[in-house]
Amino acid sequence: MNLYKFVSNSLNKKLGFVANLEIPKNREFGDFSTNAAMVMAKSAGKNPREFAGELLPKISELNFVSDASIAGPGFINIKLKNDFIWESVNQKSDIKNQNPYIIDMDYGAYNVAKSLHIGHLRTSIVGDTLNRIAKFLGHKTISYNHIGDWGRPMGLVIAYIESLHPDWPFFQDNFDLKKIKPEDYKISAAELDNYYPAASARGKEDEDFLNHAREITAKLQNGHAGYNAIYDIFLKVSLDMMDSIIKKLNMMPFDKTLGERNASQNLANLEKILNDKKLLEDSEGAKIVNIRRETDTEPMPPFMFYNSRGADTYEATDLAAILYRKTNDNPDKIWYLTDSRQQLHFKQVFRVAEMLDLYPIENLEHLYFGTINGPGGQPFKTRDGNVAGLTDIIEMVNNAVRARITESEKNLDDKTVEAIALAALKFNDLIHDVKSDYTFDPASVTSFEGRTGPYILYTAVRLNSVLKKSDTKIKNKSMVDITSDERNLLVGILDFERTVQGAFDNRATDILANYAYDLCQLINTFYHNCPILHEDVKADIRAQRLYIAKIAFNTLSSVISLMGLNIPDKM
RNA sequence: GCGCCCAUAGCUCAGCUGGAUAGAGCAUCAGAUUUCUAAUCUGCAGGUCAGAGGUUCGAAUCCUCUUGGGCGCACCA
Repeated sequence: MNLYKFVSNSLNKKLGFVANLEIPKNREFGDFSTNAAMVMAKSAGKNPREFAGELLPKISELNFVSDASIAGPGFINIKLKNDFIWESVNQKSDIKNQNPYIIDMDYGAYNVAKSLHIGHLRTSIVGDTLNRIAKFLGHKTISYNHIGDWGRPMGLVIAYIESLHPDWPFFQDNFDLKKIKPEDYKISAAELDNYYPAASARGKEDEDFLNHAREITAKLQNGHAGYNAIYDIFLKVSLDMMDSIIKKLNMMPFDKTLGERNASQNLANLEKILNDKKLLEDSEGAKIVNIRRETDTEPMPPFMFYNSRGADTYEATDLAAILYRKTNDNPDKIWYLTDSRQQLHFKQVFRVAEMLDLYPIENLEHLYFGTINGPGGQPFKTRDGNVAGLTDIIEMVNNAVRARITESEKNLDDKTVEAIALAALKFNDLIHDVKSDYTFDPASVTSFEGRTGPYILYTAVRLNSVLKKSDTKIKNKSMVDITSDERNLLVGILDFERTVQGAFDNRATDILANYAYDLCQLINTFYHNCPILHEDVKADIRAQRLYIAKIAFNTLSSVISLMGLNIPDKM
């Protein structure tokens, strides 16, 4: 059950007004506290401590309160009965939302023909965890990998392939898809990986090449058979690479992988809607929507639908995607996870979506996050100076885990190594405030001590090991005698549902990750101070502790699973 | 120029309800294993919450200004 919610509701009902309920930072003050007396003293014309004295008897009457007292300037501290805590642990969950939302979640946004780099880490990991949290609370989510698959990079890559294989049929005037076997023209993932950087570099120094790429982009978008055929070949290679990363990161598969290419099919339709509403204007050869408002104090450039060369824009395809989602999913909300540099872009798109009565702006949320920097404060780079690739980073952490295992003379299989490494990588991302930039420090990500993913997994593994060794059937018996370590752990467990709800409400995975760490600290203290299977532990105490260990493990497992991690058998 | 974000311990970060003595981890130092996994636990030390003013019974948190940093401001996605 959600202990906070229960206590808060009971307290409000008893007092007849909504009292602010807090969990004191210093736990010696009690399980909960309220500053209601201080908040209300002024309007009541009373001294806070005196007013608190009037509220105190009512609070003490609540049947789950063992002690309530006035402290400091007028806080009322509340301590719960041990029996109540013990029984609460068995109360059924009320976490499923009775009025669930349909939420379209747009994260990932991988690019065709460009390998994933560190910039894709947050959108993937945070997006996946928010998706899991939303589902856990009973909401219906539809995840979209809105892939970058239709712009100039495609033209550049095709132009580059043409320069390598000018004799391939895709580039001949008489190209006929029926006369070739696409499987004869192989492009490996490793080759494709090099094409875009090479093409991009060449485009910068070779104007003719760039113009040719632009021409190819336009022709590709207009249905040129040869370009579309070669595109389909490397699109497949790219989609396979994306799938492999999604599996490596233990993400849920995307419900839909539809990008700009798909959205662009809606553009003619969208253009008609914009024209019907008389929103589209010509400006310097481009077609735009003026979204500026009188009240704007910030720069608000127009929303560009077609650029002056007639090409589809980023804004146009994102707006078309909203139309697509409205038509196909009719979600209550659409969430976008991208980095903070795209705030203005989404503000523009959302304004036009509102002008078209697709969605009010409050139902379109841009959950932006900061950039990941290297230890120098600069964007994180590999040794060769390139933006670090995601596979390289995963490999780096894998190697560090292997080194650690060798050092401690353990023997763990590859699957376990990968699970531990993934925990290190993902937990490090989840625990940072989503909106802030953060420093990706390889030394600390691969240290595995303290507040890290491996610590979380280790706690679960060790606890589970005790549960597995126990040959008695674990049941909830009556409470015998409870130590403060056991009590603290139970109270921590009872904060789980509030935490998940809070993480959802704030769209903040760090709330969940910090809870995971706090819970593990409580578990480890309990584990250390409260022996379970030792011979000198009395049977009834053992039964009680086994039960606590079991529900602690269950709760921790839920948290670990929400973070998209797996618990190894041993480590 | 206009706008958004940020500044907390040596380092990396919490403090997302304005509350009580500002908390963790790492690093340093001192301890704990005949004991269910030491990737653990316990303890010491470490602070002008960038600076100044204001609101409040109470400010790291809200407001104003200053300083320093990051990012964005139509044809790249």
